[in-house]
Amino acid sequence: MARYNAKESERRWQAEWEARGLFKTPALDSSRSGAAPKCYVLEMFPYPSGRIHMGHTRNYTMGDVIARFRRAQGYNVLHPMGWDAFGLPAENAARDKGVSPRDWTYENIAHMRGQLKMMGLSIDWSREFATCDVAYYHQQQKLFLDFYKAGFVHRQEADVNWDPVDMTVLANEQVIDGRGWRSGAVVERRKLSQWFFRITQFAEELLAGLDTLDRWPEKVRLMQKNWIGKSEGLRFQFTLSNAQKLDVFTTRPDTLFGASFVALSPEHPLAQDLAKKDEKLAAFIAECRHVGTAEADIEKAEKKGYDTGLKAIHPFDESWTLPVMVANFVLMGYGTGAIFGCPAHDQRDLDFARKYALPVTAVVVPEGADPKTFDVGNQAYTGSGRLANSRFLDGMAVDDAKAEVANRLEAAGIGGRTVNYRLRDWLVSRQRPWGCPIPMIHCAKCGVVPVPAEQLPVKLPEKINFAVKGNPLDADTAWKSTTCPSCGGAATRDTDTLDTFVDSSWYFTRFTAPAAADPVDKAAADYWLPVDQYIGGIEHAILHLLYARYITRAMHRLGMVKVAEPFAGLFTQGMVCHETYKDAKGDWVAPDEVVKEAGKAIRIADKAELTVGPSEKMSKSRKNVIAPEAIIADYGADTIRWFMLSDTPPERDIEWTDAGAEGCWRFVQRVWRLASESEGLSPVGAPITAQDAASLDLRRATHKAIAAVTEHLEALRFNSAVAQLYTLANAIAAGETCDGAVRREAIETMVLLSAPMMPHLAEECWQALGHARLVAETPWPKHDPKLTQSDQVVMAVQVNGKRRAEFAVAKNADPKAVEKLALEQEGVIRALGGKTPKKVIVVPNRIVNVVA
RNA sequence: GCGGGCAUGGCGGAACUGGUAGACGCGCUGGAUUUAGGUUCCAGUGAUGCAAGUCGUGGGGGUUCAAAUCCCUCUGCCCGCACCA
Repeated sequence: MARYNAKESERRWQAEWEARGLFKTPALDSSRSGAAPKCYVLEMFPYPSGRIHMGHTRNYTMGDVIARFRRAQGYNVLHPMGWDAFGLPAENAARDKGVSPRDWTYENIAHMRGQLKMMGLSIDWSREFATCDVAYYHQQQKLFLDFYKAGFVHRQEADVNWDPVDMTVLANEQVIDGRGWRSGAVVERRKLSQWFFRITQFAEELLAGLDTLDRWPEKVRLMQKNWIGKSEGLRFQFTLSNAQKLDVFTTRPDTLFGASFVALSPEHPLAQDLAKKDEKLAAFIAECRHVGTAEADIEKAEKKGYDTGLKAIHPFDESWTLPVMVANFVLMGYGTGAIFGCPAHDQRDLDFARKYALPVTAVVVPEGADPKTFDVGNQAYTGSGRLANSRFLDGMAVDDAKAEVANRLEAAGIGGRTVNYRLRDWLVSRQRPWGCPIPMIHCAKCGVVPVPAEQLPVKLPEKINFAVKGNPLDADTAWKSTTCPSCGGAATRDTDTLDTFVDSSWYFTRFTAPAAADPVDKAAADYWLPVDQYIGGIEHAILHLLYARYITRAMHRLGMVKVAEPFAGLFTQGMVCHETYKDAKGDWVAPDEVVKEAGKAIRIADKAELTVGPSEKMSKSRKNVIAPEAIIADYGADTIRWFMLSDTPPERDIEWTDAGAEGCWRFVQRVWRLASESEGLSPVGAPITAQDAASLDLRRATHKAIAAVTEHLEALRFNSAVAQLYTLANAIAAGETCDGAVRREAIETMVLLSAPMMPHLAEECWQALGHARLVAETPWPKHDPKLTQSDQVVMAVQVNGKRRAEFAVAKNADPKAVEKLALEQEGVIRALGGKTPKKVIVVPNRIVNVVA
């Protein structure tokens, strides 16, 4: 029997699917759409770096399995693909190689599209677009202006995060451990006038919305919740000794009588103001700035302060004053940038107070402790208890004291309850030339004026000159010179482009009508959204997924889309890893230069033995990368797809091994053998009449596989679905002598069930089995409940919790009869050793436990 | 520091709402087939023991007729946030 020729077969079936247009998205008005439920399956679209890697392979295989599975189940499926095509790598390539970023990007897209097509993905390629297509960013500019008109966008001079390597500003979310998310460079602070999306306007909604996302990983919801960082507290005013007012924010108003100082952030306007007349303070502030930006090791940073000499008057006692300090640990970006310090109940305040010898008064003592002797030492007490040393609050519980203080300060007109968020507005200006131009014009007379709709799109220049300092768009005077739409005078374009995360925050909505004349075709968006299953890496838990939720909510508020949440189901897949090799010199060695012999890694070139390191995420720096195209060339796409789904649960990291890949390839051949060596099979559609035990066993295995694989795929347990298919293949091999119609049913079922995972092989087998219609056009099989539940069960018998025997009995047999049978089992009698059972527990159809 | 997760054979992992631990795959051992190897097929594969059996899901304790699963506690690893008042 001939080997299955994956290469030849895969090419042929891909052409056949395309010729028949099988993966075209059903039209909204087609007769199908009325009856069938919709299913929008989406994998995070790739950046066109040039070639696909194993991570893409895993991601797109999972998505394709779901899409094909749902399609077979009769859903209307939308499964599109596009390119997140703006961004810095294109600029770097342009600078290094002298090509245009546009050409570089589109060439990469062409190459990667070819690679993705070789994987046999069931994608509707007619909907493909790249975010750098003028047609796409034109719509994005319209969307930006819609947001501007609605007041969702504002321009503000602010301290911003400046990435000195990428030469652009970054949003807060894009600063990880004080470094740029892409470049890894230590971020500097700069004061610039920039565009912001008012994401904080939606902070509460974005937080509350998390509770509705029941098909999202708990972990991602928690990360977003923490990022939004809601805290409820009180904002109130101190009057200072110079009669100025100072706003502070606290979540612990109950501890107000434990206050021993007031502290300002070094960046607080009052501190800045005071520094003008106080050189020492100015020097202190400069020092704080240094520490903050130079190194991110905040944990080691010592609490430092500077006494301004000002006093703050206690709101409940005019005769009580607190020193006003400038302290390096107070953040300007949170609350009001000023706090009152209560050392006994806040660790930072305590460290600070001990250093500067400020009073420490415990005002909350644990239940049962004596307020006179309770001492916090060097460990701030943050637990619950009763108020003490707090005048009218004494004896109250913490929550009551909080309310009492809030009520009194509100009544006095110097404070109010507020909610604070950690979330900051989203800075979207980028000083980069390869992005979506911000459609705004700056006029000396009229100020900032939006580009009128009829003048859109603001296209990027044909040629971008990288041989300039700073942003090439800013240096391109011809491009940036324009006339003011308002007064007709000379004006300049905004030369910043939008953060590329804006591009990826609404592409899934655009996929529902990629050619629409407006950003959104409401009918299409309302039919297809939300995305039913979104799949991608966990690294986007905050950045992309939070921005996309925000943009969708903003569009929802403007009536552009019905849904508020874009992704009903989210799945975060694990990474693809490989073991690492180092030679005697400590240099990394790539897997294709290595052979494994008797558990040892040997370099092919010089037979040198290598050190085998732990399995780590495939990366160029560790050289432990396996190229998908090499595997596809050797074994075919179905083998690599099967590997990506086998063994390891999809959310965990998977390790690529050659042995595992060979195992997958052997299974491909095995399925082909089982399906193509069809001697003795009944013809297509022959009725099943056999009633012999072996045939019934095989039929049961077949229908159990249908039920199990369906259930596992619904739950995205691809590895378990794979295991079930192995089990079915084993049952088919064991049932070689069974009735021909029964064997046909089993083999055809195996082919249909494996089709979402190995679609080319399935088509080839299906044809060999004598079918004219394609698998891709064949409905998902249904199991016969009569065959998945047998009328006999094997029950185990335990004596004192230890298994001693098992016996077969009719399903749902009378418990009394089961008990009698159980006690008659030889193993049970031996274990009892003549003792009389005290108690017998019968769990129907499962187990009997005899207690002796 | 705070928050979250994980721990099962040589390896990846399975085990529904507590009910026969180790499905399935990889690897390994033995055998058969083949002109040679890969291939294919059969048998075996948690530990220990001749056997009956005993032990066994990171360690310790608990609840229960029954615990990988529930509770307490300790250890180790991974992830997120990190001076957020």
